[in-house]
Amino acid sequence: MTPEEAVAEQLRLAPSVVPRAAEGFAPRVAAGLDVAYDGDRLVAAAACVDIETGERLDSAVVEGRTAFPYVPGLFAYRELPALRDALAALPASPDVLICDGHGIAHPRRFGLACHLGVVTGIPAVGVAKNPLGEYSPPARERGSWTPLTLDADEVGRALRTQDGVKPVFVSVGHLIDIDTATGLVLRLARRHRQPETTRAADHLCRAASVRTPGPRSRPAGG
DNA sequence: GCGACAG
DNA sequence: ATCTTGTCGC
Repeated sequence: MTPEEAVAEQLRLAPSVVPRAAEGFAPRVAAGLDVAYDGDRLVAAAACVDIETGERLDSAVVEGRTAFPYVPGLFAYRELPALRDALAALPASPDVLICDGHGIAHPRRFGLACHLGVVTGIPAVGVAKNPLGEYSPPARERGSWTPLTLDADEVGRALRTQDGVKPVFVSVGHLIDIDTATGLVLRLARRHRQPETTRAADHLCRAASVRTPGPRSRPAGG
C-alpha cells in the first residue's frame, strides 16, 4: 500500500469512529500495546491488566517484519498488523485497548487508537508521549489537564499523571468518551508517567526483541 | 520554499 | 523507534 492509499483509507474509515462509550460501559480488563524494533524485524506485545486491582493478567508476544516506514500521520500502518496479531494471540479479548500513540488527536482524526478500535470493535484510548497539536502546560499536580488542540479543534488532553512530570496526551480512540478515557488512564498510571498497561507491554516486547537474533542486533553480549 | 512531525 | 555515560532519587 502506498502512502497516498493509506491516507485515502484513513479518510474513508474516520467516519466509523464512535467517540462515546456504549451503554453501561464498565471495563474490567485493559490491554496495553507496544512494539520494539530491531532493524526491519519487530516484536509486538499485548499485556492485560485488571483495572480494579492492577493485577497482571494474560499477555502475548509476537514477532514480524516492518512493512511500512514511519511517517507521521501514517504511524498505524507500521504497527497495526503486528498489534492485531498480538491481540489475536491473547487467550481472551480485553475490554479496552490502551494504545501507544494518538486517537483522534491526529491530522485526519484517525490515529492508531482509532484504527485499532475500528478494526477490532474494541473500545480504545490513545496515550501518546508527545503531542501533534498545541497545548498549555497543565497545573503541576497529578490529575490536572489542559485541552490539546489541533486545527482549532479540541482533540484530546494533556494529562499530568504524576506531580511535576511531563504530561501524556490522551485522546479518544473508539467507543469511549474523553472523560472516561482520562479517568481510565489516571487509574492505570498510579505510580509512573505511563499507564501500567503500556509499561508492561513495553517491557515484554523489548525483552523479546533482545533475545531474538536479528539483522543489526547487538554485536556481542548474549 | 522550509521546517515540524505520534513511534 | 534506536544510538548512548553518567547521574540523581526512591
